[in-house]
Amino acid sequence: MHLKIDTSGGVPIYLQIVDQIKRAAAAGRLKPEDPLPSVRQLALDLTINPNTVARAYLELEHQGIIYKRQGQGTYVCTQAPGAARRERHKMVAGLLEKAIAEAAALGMTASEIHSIYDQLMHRYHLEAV
Amino acid sequence: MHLKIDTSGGVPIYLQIVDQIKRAAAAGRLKPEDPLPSVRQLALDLTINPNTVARAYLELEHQGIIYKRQGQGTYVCTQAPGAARRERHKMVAGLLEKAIAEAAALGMTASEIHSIYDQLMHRYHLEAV
Amino acid sequence: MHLKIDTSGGVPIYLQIVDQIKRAAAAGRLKPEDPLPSVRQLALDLTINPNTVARAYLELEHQGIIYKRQGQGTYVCTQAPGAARRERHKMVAGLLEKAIAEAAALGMTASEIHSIYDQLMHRYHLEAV
Amino acid sequence: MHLKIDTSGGVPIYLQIVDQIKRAAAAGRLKPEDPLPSVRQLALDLTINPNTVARAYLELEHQGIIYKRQGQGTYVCTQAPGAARRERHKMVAGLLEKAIAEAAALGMTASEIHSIYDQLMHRYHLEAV
DNA sequence: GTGGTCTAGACCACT
DNA sequence: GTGGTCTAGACCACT
Repeated sequence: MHLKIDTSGGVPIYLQIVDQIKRAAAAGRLKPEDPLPSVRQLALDLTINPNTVARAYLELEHQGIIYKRQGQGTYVCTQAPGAARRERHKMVAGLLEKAIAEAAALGMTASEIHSIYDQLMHRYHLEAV
Repeated sequence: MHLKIDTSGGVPIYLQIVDQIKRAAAAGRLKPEDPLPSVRQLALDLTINPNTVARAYLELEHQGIIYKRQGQGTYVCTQAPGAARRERHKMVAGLLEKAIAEAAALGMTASEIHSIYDQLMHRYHLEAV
Repeated sequence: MHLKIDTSGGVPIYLQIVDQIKRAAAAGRLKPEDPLPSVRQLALDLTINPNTVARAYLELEHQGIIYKRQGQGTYVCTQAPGAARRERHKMVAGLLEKAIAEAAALGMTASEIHSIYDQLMHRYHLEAV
Repeated sequence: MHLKIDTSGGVPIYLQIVDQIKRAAAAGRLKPEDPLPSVRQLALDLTINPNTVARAYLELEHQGIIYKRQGQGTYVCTQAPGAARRERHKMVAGLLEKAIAEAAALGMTASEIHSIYDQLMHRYHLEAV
């Protein structure tokens, strides 16, 4: 579990934590029942206030990603098998739709979009085999 | 010029105005030297606070999209030929990159991404000819 | 809107606020689109910290009871007609079930329970007509 | 003596133990001078921390339900005849009052409450003869 | 050790 | 004016 906080971008710290932990769960780097660092420990690691970590954990609990065992610690929720995969799909589909809807609204042609898409896939080493 | 404001989604109203006017300019629906509605008029139309419209116009001015003529009104900036097109490209490329970077970070394969992409292109009637 | 906070009972202040506002909505004393007092104002009224009020409002927002309009204030959510009534039913049924399940577990007879029930209904002026 | 611990509901483990032992005494499943399992044994059975069992026993001692004999073990207190019955009555009356007070505060009518009550009595097989 | 609640007070974003 | 975020630090409950 390695989190990166960027205080310059205006994105709330607690949301950065939420996003990165959700992503780790979706990517499978965090598995069901894995323990998370304690509120205090993560606060020390990131040199932020424990309240801010607690806020992030509270949000993740509301979203059903993690749960707390009294006096013991915080753990990743057990999820139905395939949940991480579906979550991953949903995240990416949501972002892709934003991009394509925007392109459509701006009147771009399919081939213009394709060319941007191919370039980016190449840059991220995602060429088809 | 028809703007839609959604107060439910948590996106600042002034940003919704900024985005939609930028998009209109990038799409060519707003051309150089076209007049924009007055701050008061747009505030009345959208039933929002004039301060909010003023803030959006200020932001658009900072971004070089519009300019004010003393005592006359607000107009779309003259842009180098092709500027709208480049702007359009930049917007879509930015969004697409977000989606693809996320997919890469989540360890998705090229073919998984392709399948989502194709589905969405189809839904937005952007099939290749 | 008149809230009573009891700091002696060990019940978190923010939860007391949550409960009382939920109850007011279920009882119909708070109707859809009614404005709530501002975070600062309620904090002053109850002489508690604004953060504590904010915490209560956040929880109510998570539960879909209230929503915020940016820069304007906090309002009661529009609910399907009859929602308040159903909510009321659910609250009371939940509490009654706890009582009756406990009585059953303790091996009490129906007539013992009836006698307690009748006495209490009488005390709360809820006699049948 | 068979105790069930639910770590998911947020109810402190030590309170679950206290409640279940009080209930067993009120129901007559635990009689005066019956021995309780040792702290260590119960902790092993429930796979919880011995401190937690100790805390529950301490609480039960404070409430006059159990007592310790030096070096021998823990036992259920001798109670005045009828004490279990009165305790049972008090528990159920307390819970029923919560439910009925809430219903009254929410403006429910006697017949609404009756209908919920009858349904629940039926579900717990407590119909009048 | 773990997390939860609360205060005091600062600074920011939005309308 | 409105709510949102964050720090610093205290005290509490649970295991």
